[in-house]
Amino acid sequence: MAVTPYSQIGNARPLLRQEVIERIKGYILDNRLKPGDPLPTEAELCAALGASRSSVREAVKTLAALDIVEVRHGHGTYVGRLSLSALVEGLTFRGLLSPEDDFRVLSDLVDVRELFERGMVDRIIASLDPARLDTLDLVVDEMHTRISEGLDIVDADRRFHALLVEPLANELIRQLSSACWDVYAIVAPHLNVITTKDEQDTVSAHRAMVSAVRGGDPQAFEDAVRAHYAPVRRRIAEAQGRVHGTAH
Amino acid sequence: MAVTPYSQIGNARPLLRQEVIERIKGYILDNRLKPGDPLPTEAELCAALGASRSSVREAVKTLAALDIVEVRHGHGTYVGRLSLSALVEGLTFRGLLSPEDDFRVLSDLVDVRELFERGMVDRIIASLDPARLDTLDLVVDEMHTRISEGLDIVDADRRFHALLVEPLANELIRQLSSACWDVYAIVAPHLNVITTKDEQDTVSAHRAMVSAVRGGDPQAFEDAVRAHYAPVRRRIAEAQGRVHGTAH
DNA sequence: ACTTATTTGTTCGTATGTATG
DNA sequence: TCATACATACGAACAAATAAG
Repeated sequence: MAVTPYSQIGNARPLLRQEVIERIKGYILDNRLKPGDPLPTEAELCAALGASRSSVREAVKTLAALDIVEVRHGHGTYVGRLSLSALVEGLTFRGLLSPEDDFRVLSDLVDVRELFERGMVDRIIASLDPARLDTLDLVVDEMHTRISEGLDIVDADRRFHALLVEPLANELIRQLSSACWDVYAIVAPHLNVITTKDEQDTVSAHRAMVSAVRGGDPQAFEDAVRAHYAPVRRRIAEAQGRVHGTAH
Repeated sequence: MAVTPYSQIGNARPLLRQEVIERIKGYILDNRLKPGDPLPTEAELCAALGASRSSVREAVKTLAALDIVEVRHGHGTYVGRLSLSALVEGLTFRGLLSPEDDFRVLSDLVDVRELFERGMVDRIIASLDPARLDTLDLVVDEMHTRISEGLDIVDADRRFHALLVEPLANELIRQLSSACWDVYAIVAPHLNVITTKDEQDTVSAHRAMVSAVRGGDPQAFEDAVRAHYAPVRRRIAEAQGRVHGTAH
């Protein structure tokens, strides 16, 4: 009796799959691999870890969901980009599910986006060189042109804010800010939040932000940021009002 | 010829597993399920989605990594808590791997934590009622007591900052702040960053923050927050210096 | 264009561990 | 103790994508 259940693996066996996950992570850490570096094939991992292909595959799928690992069909498995894609997926799903009030999630996202820009005023002003400021001007000009042509400015808007936090030398803030943008762009349309209105106001607000940075005026920048996000919040409130007005 | 490859599934076939993932998410959304609600068993999902057990299991593992789904061995599959656990796992791994300078990740985390508190000054002051302020005092007293007993204040410190952002009515900021704390607490010790030093200064800074909120003084609060995080950054710099000093 | 080899994707059957009653 | 329902794990076989000859 006391038949050893599965295979090797010492004594503690709190889910073989979890064990495999940890050992793959350990492999990457021990060998100091970088994103894009190749990992052993499934067959090699099975042999090395003494686990079946199913267990290895399930472990790899978990790591792929976290972007710690990236799998290419018919090609191989590689170290992932370590992006925040999992955060985007998770928050997006939360926004689409939203148990009670569907709009809390959206305004939370806007809070964070505004916070990153308002809270980093000093560093933004200090780090934005003339070349970047000129690029920001070009993006705002592009917005103006597109509006007069009846086109949307979603992409330009996105690039503007990315350029703003990019020179902060804080990768985490850059990616979190970008993630909030992604989630908002996916969730808002599903909740019928108009994202293409008051666009002239949006352009003006952007111009005010650039000129505040040029003038090195933190207070003016903060005011411009607030002025930029105020209409966004109003649109969320309007969509919320429509829902409460029409449906129960 | 033109043999239909797998089974049902119409024309586009971008990985059956991905299809299963989307349909499970759709099932949760369509039925407006809440965290904790039971999902169909693996066998039922196989039948309903026309996929094998392996495909369903791999899809479920991906969703479990995002906390969209939660699996209990021998019990069943349920809707997950939609927490930011994936963010914590991903950032922690990034911090442990850190290709170039290992300490950038830590200072990025501190930036975000400070940002949340500094940037929300007005709302923190507006939302902290007397009862919560008293609780904050108690936590600071606990820190003081523990230090004189030679104990660490990690847990109390964590609770203090959680209490600070809790009444903000912004679930996202609350969870992001908490996630940054989690990641820092895991990664810092691995990089030999001392987390238990200057503890008297830390207590003083906390007391200053509470009293600034009590006095309704935004500027004093901001100053206190900066004073609180300055020594944290210094410890990171010291650890970095030790590495550059001893090893190459 | 056609093979061949490698690697991941998918399926199925079987057996085991876990929780509930 | 037993039975049931469920997730976990294994292994072999075949399908599909990719790269190289």
